[in-house]
Amino acid sequence: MSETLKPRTTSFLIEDILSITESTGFNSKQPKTGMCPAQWEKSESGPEQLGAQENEMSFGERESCDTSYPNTSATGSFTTSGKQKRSRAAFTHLQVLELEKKFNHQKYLSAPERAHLAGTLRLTETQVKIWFQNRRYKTKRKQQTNELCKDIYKSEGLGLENEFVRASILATFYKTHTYRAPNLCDFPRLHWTPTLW
DNA sequence: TCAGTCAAGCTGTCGC
DNA sequence: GCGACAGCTTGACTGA
Repeated sequence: MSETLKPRTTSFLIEDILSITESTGFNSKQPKTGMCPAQWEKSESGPEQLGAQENEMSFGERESCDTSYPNTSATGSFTTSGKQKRSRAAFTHLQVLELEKKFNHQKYLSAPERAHLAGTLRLTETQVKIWFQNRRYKTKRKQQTNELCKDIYKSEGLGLENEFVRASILATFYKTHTYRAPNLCDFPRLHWTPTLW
């Protein structure tokens, strides 16, 4: 694919780092799904030491403590209607960290690279592919949110605070985020009242 | 209980 | 036709 993402600004890089810490749970108090307590304890010392820790922890050790390592199979239980329940694999912190590292380095993977990464992380190639797809979409959505919110700031700066301008920007925003509005907390000056929505 | 997160599902498009 | 992609959407899961 020839698509290139927009140049990354400093703030965007910082945001990326923040989002990495968010998604990997390093800034949170609780271990996220898929990470066993032993792994969480080991990772608490920080992301920079995680690589070494991963090496220290054998796969056997990991598998024995990590109940979702990884929960790759689509075999789930059945609902009362006889329909198979969709299962959602929860990747481990280490898996996510490695995926994030790779993603920060390159947004697209070739087939051999994907296969290698999948093998390393004990995921299927499809899982790696889907993870990268979702990650790109997430990045793009975040970028769109930032740009639209900047537009609102700009309109305020130019004294264009009339309701019509705000409404049209928000209408665009609403169109691109019909079902959810991520990262709005990044813009505390905006009043996301129900009327705006 | 409810809102947020995220892996996976679905659909349409594109290049080969 | 096939595989990979974008752009959503769904549904399982979680924390507040």
